[in-house]
Amino acid sequence: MQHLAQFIKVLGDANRLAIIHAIGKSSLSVTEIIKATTLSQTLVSFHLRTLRENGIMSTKRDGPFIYYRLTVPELYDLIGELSRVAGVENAITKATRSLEVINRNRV
Amino acid sequence: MQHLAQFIKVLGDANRLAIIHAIGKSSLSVTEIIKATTLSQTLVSFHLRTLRENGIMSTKRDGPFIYYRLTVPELYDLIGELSRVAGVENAITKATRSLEVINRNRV
DNA sequence: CTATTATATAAATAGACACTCATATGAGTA
DNA sequence: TACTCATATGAGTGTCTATTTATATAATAG
Repeated sequence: MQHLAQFIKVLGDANRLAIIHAIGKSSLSVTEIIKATTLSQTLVSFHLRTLRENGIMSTKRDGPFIYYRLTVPELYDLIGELSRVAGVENAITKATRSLEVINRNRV
Repeated sequence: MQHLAQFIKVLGDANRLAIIHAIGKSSLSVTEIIKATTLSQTLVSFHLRTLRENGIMSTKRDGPFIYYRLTVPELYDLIGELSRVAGVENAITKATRSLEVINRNRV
């Protein structure tokens, strides 16, 4: 459980998700990632390390460039599905909150 | 992206995963969750609030008991798939580390 | 060998988060 | 109403994590 939690925790960061989204199922060099995300070089490098050390991303050097890609590309689809679920749950949450307000006012 | 990150972040905690795992696709009262996870009442309640407020869990009161369930039960399967991917990536990570050690020793 | 481009790392800091302890609320029952 | 069981909340604390600034390493071109 601990390992899965750690794995998911790494995915649960907006900037790391942005990086993953930029790369998709293909691969990008660090410079390309920086451009695509408009994050600072240091910050991108920092997050890439986290992704790498947790096995989420793999690297391949080509001359001066280092290309990053998802170790398991299907993870990209999984995140898409999570996004769907998150959207649904969000909608439900909001609707529920509205209902609670209504019920509260009902007294 | 921010919302998705928040949603995933909530999932990325060992105790919350334990709670989700205990409940599965059905539903449990808080007391049952406490027994199943062996976590303290306060801690379970604390995490349930987080899960609830992020729309991951929904509740239904039945007399003195409050039953918790996944708002979108398929999320349980998604976590299972994440677990699979995490396992694969972990295996690859370990293998890669071994290779790095070998290469380092090669000098 | 030097300069330049590409990428990584270290240290410092601020904010977030998990956890515990104490207490409160809510439902049912005698 | 008083009591008990079920669940939630608030405050305090220590730990983790994201971010920035400064600097280092690696590869290539000239």
